Amino acid sequence: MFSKACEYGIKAMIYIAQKSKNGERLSLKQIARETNSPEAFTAKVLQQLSKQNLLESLKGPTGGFTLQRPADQMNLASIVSAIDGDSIYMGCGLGLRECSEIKPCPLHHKFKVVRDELKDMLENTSLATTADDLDRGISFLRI
Amino acid sequence: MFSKACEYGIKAMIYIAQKSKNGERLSLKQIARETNSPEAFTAKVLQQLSKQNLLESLKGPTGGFTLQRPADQMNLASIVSAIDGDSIYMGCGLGLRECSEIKPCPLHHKFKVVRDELKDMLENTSLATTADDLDRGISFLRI
DNA sequence: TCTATTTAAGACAGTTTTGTCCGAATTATA
DNA sequence: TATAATTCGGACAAAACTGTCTTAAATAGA
Repeated sequence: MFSKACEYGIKAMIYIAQKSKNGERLSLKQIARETNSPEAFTAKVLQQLSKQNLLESLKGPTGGFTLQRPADQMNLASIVSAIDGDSIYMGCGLGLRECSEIKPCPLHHKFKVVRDELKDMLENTSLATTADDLDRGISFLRI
Repeated sequence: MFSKACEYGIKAMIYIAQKSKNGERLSLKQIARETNSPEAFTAKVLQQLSKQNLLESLKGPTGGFTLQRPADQMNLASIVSAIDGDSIYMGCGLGLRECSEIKPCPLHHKFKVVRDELKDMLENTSLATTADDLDRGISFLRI
């Protein structure tokens, strides 16, 4: 469904949202360790998220990453589209270039329903709620 | 969402369902051409579908492929799982190995809703209905 | 100013996916 | 039986994705 890069990115953002509620900076090392993600590869993903203005980064000692906006104003959809693009929201299920409402592929209408529900889910899930679930111990990032 | 192999496989199966209503055999060449898919790669996919008993193949002149069961008894889900496996139905959205109902990742419950809807859609869409839509000119395989 | 710590950037390597090619096996037909 | 058409199987190649390494740049603190 999502690329590995996207999985690491989502996990990192959720972790940062949980641990940096007051804007503290978290280091790559800590983020990668606590989300069970490969450090060097995660670094690339975090760079990407910084360039897309989802994260703010600072070099040097006490440097690290923090969310660029409050967690309740960031949703999962913006992370996914920053890393995987929006083909998951827009693309044809059969990979047809010109599939559309008026000239649909055989899956189009039924596929659109599922895709829209995925989109809604990602748009309506904020980092604040996922952080809250982690705090309450009803969900887990490292299993 | 689906791999390229799976996209080609679905398109091929839908095309065969439409064109081989009485068990006629269709050649790889024709299938690949009419679904806009690379011929050699599609050949691999059709081999896979034949081994999984979704297609019946015959070599030689007048040889080709035909559905192994009537189109109204074949759904999209069986094609997807034959090619991409069922990680799309079962796997964790964040790639966590041990994500489960009792120890869920932060996306688990919401993700499951979407995934189940996708599964239902694929299970309840038969090749007969897709072929019918093509016949009626309300959907298209080559765009 | 010097040092240690951290992210940034680019090159590189490994793996998987996608795609091609060719010879072998099978089969209908002349 | 010979030929042509077709799928099968394996090897191979190209591209995309995943992952690592190394050096540079920035920054806090001694």
